[in-house]
Order: sequence, then C-alpha cells, then structure tokens
Amino acid sequence: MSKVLPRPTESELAILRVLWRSGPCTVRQVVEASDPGTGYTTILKLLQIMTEKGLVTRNDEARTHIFSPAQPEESTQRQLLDDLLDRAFGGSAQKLVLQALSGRQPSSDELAELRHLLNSFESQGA
Amino acid sequence: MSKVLPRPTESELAILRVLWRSGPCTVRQVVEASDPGTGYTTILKLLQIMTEKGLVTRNDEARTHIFSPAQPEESTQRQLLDDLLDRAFGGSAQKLVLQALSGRQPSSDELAELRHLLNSFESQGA
DNA sequence: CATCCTCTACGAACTTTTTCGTTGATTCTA
DNA sequence: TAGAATCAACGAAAAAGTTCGTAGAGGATG
Repeated sequence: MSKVLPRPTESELAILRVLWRSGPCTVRQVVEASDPGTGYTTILKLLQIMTEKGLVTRNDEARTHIFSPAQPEESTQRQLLDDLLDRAFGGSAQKLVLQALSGRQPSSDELAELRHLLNSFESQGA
Repeated sequence: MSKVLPRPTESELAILRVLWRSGPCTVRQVVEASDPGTGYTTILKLLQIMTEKGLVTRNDEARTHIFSPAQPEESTQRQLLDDLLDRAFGGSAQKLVLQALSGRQPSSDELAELRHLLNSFESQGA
C-alpha cells in the first residue's frame, strides 16, 4: 500500500517537473535545469523537505545524492486535478472539462483522441 | 478595462465559493456558510484582504457591509485552470482533459454535451 | 600533505497566509 | 437611556512556505 503523499507546494512542483523531465538528478542538475537565479542551497533544502514528505526518494550511496520523483507525473497531475476539482469546480469534472476546452482549438488529432475516449465511455456505460 | 486579479489563496477561494453560491453576503452569512469552527474575525479579515486585492467588492453604505465576488465563478475557474495547466501539465490542455475524464464515467447527458462541443470545434476548424 | 572545491546539513531570516484577541463605534433592547 | 449585542478595524501571533548563509565533511589537485 502506497501512502498518500501531501500535495506539493508551488516550488516543490517546479522541482518535480524537472525530475519528471530529466529523470533522476543530483542537486546541481536540478539547479541547472531550474529557473536561473535560484540558489543551490535553496533547492537542496527543498529536496530535503521533499524527501521527508516522501515526494522524492534519495539515493545517498554516493556522496553526491541522487533524487527521483516518488510518483509518476500522471499521479500527481491527477491529484492536483482532483484537488482543483473539489476546491474550485464543486466536484464537477464536466464543468472543468468544458472550461478547459472552451476557447481553445484542439488539433484534429486531439479531437480524434477525444472522440475515441467518448466512444469508449459510450460502449461501457450501458 | 478590468485589471488582472491575483490568484485567490486557498482560504480566499473557499470564501469566494460561498459568495458564488449564495450571492452577496454579510460577514456573518459567510461565517455561517463556511466550515464550522472558523472564527468570525478570521473571515472578516480575509474579506478585508480580499477587498484590498480586488477579489471582492464591498458595499458599506449600511453598517453591516455586504460583500460580492468581483468576478464570475467561471473567470476564476478559468484562471485557476490555466494556472494548473502551466504548472503541472506543461500547457497541454489535451493531457489535462484526458486526465480529468479518464477513470470517470460521464452521464449520457454529459457525453452528449461533450460531443456537441467537439462537433462545434470540428465545424470551426477547417 | 596543504589547499581548494563540492557536497550535505542545519538553522535562521524572511515572506506569505491564516487565525484571532482587543478595541471602539453603532445599533438594539429592556 | 443604560447595558448588551453586533459590527468593522487593527495589529499581532501563529503557521506555512521560501531563501540563503555558514559550517563541516569528503574528495580532488598541486
């Protein structure tokens, strides 16, 4: 059983995004991939906190530690989405999706993908 | 020209949700509609801050002030969604929508609504 | 081996957000 | 009209999140 992780803060999410994109990283690698102007110890500290929270795992066999995301990107996206759904959309996924789509222009590939998804719902749901 | 409002914090959003649901409210009405255990002055203070930020407007003609949301619910939902899109989904609305739909079972009414939206996109987009 | 560089750890300063006690004014009520 | 209830304002404490300086350990280099 995987325990429930806390919702990452804004800075923590920025770091997770680096780790998802680049794979396991040293502190320095995260610093280099992050917004320039962010100090080394700042990011180190965040990674320490994130390790305590369980948001990342740390391999400290070597002197230079290596950090990995504890959860796949999709899980965290899902978590943040569910959270926003509750806090801002009263739990209505429908409203959220309509908001997300309205005013944008999906490509025809994307439209096809969405149609496919809707079809699978239709065949599933009696 | 409407100026750009800051993103509401978590507590601020909770208050906005009350105002959207109930319409213009006094402080006491917000307190009663809020999570029990939240003190009166806490909510008053938040409403004062929100007034400064422009998130709500205040009618202070009477002694008991009346607060209204400065923006419609949809605008704020859109803002928060765009924000999450940037911070967690790399700007891909498609990914976000797929995440929001996958693992849920929209009703057939909802499916129809989504299909309708997709159709309108299809006819619009070349 | 002495010096320099890199790394982690720690703690403190600082910022933002949340909570609430106190005050003084206004309104209500007996 | 005196006392009680209600209200907005204010400030400060508390909590959460962010940033960074400093210190000390471990390696690399001359």
